[in-house]
Amino acid sequence: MSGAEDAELDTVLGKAVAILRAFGADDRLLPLAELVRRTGLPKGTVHRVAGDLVHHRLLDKTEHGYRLAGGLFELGMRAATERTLLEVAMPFLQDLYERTHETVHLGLREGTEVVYVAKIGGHRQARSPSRTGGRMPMHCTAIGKALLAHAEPDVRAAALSGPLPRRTPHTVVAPGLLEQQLDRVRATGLAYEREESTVGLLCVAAPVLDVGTGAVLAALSVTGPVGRFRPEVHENAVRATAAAIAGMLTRRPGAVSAPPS
Amino acid sequence: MSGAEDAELDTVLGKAVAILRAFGADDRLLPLAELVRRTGLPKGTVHRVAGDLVHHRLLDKTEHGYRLAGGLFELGMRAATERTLLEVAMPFLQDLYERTHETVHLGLREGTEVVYVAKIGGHRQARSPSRTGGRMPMHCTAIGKALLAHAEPDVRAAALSGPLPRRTPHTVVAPGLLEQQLDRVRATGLAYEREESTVGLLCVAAPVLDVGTGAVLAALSVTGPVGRFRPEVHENAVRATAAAIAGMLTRRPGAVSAPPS
DNA sequence: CGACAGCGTACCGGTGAGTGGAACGCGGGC
DNA sequence: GCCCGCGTTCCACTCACCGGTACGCTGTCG
Repeated sequence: MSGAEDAELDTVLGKAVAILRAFGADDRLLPLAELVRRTGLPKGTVHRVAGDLVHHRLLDKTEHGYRLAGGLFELGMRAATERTLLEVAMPFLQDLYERTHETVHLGLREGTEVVYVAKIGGHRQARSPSRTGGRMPMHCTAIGKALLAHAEPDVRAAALSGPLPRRTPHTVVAPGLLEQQLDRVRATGLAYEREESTVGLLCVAAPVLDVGTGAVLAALSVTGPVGRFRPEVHENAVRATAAAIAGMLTRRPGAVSAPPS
Repeated sequence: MSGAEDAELDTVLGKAVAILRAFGADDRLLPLAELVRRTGLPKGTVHRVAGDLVHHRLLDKTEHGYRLAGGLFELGMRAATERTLLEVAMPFLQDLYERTHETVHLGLREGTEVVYVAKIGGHRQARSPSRTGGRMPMHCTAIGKALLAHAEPDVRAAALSGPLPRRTPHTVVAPGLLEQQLDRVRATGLAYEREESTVGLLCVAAPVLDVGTGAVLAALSVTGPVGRFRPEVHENAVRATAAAIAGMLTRRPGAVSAPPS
């Protein structure tokens, strides 16, 4: 949106990726003209490349426009890190959900943001903006803080030095204050969010740390609405789940984090 | 694997897709040489294209080879049909799992196979070969039969006329017999699998039918091991869950099926 | 220890795949 | 009936892509 948007458009691959990435998290169907607008590519080019993408089952063409196709879903589910994490963690997240009956998240760091790998919730789940495969800033989410607190120093520095957009009146936008919170996270093994990303939502999160090296692999959280939801109640459950997943992960080969971007 | 494998390799995009698709469901890390072998592309070319893919965050490069990157996961989770289905169905699948504590699947038809969109299971889940984002033949799975029974005639004909590989001694490989089973599926609203894809596994499935048109949108199943698991016990739960999801889907715009391939 | 085989990387001149401007037909809205 | 925006098609230019060749490295044989 606001950042540097310029995936090289002078190569076929760049154009193809640009078209695929033109789909935002909430877009289902985009007409050709909209793709032209978003990518800045000439109409003829978009038409041709999109056609090729349809051919390769990465896009579907409908009467009213294009949409991301099932082939992408299949490929995406093969992504190494995410898949391993999902397969290992799911049963534990499942247990956690069953015990709490509140929305459960699993996320990892990608560049300077959180990417959610799983979201488990029931019918009455709190109105949260997160989606599986979606992104959120780190400074205003419990999972983000858990990841950030245990991230390598350069990553933490990079994230703290960037802008910390205010998403609600409660968002912590002062780097110093945030750093204090991160200290507490390291000390207690738990991170909190109190209406910092979305008004009306509370979260507790715990990091999943590599048993050997202590590096953060991921983080998970329980989320609920202000009012009935008391984060403190779930502290132990969250911590235990994270520990259990960490234990399982060490018994598997490679689940790593990403380059600093 | 065995089928026609020749995504056009005379275009950059084709090569890129070929490289991405070279990753099988069980591959984490593939060295350059292996990609060369699987794609049949010249070494220099694979090196270059893979490099570009890394640049676009569709591949990660590690010391020991390439692997599918997080960017793909993010894109995949935006795929329209799958995402809608997931978001709508998840809470219901959740309930179903909680009631049964057996492995729950949600799948849809893609071409002439089943693609699993969700798989929910606990620690003691039956050793099933299915994976989220993975494929299975339709003739030997409960979900597949549920989808096939309600598929459009041409699709059904295409699937039945193709080879019906025998996966276990119990696999139904006679088109006539299979067709009889499909009749029963339509009559009862339930499909069964009894060790037809994997020895030791039983399944009940129900189709999710569009309330208006009656078209199949997806199907879901409960799976368990021979012995303790009695599929009949879950008939009502499975049917009710499918109906509930169907009801929810009609209150949303577009969740459709795919072209016949 | 030298020879060798397999791998990843780097280079570079030729060429055809890809390019995108221009033009067309269609619908539907003022 | 006019116009605007959309999707589609066409085609001659050209530059991005190609892939053969060559290099350096790391094992592992004989």
